[in-house]
Amino acid sequence: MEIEVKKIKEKYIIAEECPITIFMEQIGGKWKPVIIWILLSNEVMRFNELDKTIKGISQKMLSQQLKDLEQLGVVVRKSYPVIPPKVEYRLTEKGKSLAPLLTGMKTWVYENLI
Amino acid sequence: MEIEVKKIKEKYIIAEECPITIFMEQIGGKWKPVIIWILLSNEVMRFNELDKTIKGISQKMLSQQLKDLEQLGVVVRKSYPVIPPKVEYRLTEKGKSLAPLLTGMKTWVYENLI
DNA sequence: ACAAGTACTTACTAAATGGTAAGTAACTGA
DNA sequence: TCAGTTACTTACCATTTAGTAAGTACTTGT
Repeated sequence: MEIEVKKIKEKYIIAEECPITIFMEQIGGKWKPVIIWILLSNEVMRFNELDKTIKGISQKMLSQQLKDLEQLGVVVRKSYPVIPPKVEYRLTEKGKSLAPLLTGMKTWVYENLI
Repeated sequence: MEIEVKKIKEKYIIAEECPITIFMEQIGGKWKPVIIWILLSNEVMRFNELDKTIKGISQKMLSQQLKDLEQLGVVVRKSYPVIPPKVEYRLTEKGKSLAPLLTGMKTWVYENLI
């Protein structure tokens, strides 16, 4: 990833430094916001529950996105050494702090698109 | 686009009806939020100004995204019949109403990622 | 006559993203 | 013995998204 020179006089915005771009890179995309949205209304959820709740997501995508969110510090994963496996997911404080943003999106959609 | 059956008891969320998904489909992606973000701080901008301001975007992407945003009712385009061409872009009220969301994203990034 | 300027479009290519289906591990209950 | 359960991973393929480069239109200034 190349770092580019900032040219303030010409009002250049360096994509890598633009907070909106960073936000979108981290929690944008097709599935991450939905996963967070669901975990906001369900304190704890198991893998299969998330899978069933989020219509259309595949197991591959779900585990990949959960891994990303865990790394980001938005979600915590707790696995129990039992058979069959049991793994719980919940939001961290960082994750919960996204609530106003997501409800803001919902409100905006209801007021402007539907 | 197929419409799926809603299963409330099983807590299914139909992606097409999830407001967060709708939001992301409409104003998510790599460029749209940045374009809006810049138009929030610059009332009126010409095509070339946007192109120079948003580092890394190509003219193709810029005109495509502006077209999408115009269709969405977030941006208005005003073109003057002069040569060389002059076209101005600005946010509509709908577009301006995204301000709190975008500043929220910025704040979240500063507080949680940087 | 010709380059410059502006706001694009087109054609082609590359990369990122997402989907499908199958496989895996280990134990339980029938 | 054998299907069922859960939380995944892997391999492969399709689709979407984005990037590059060139072209276009029309007029002004040199």
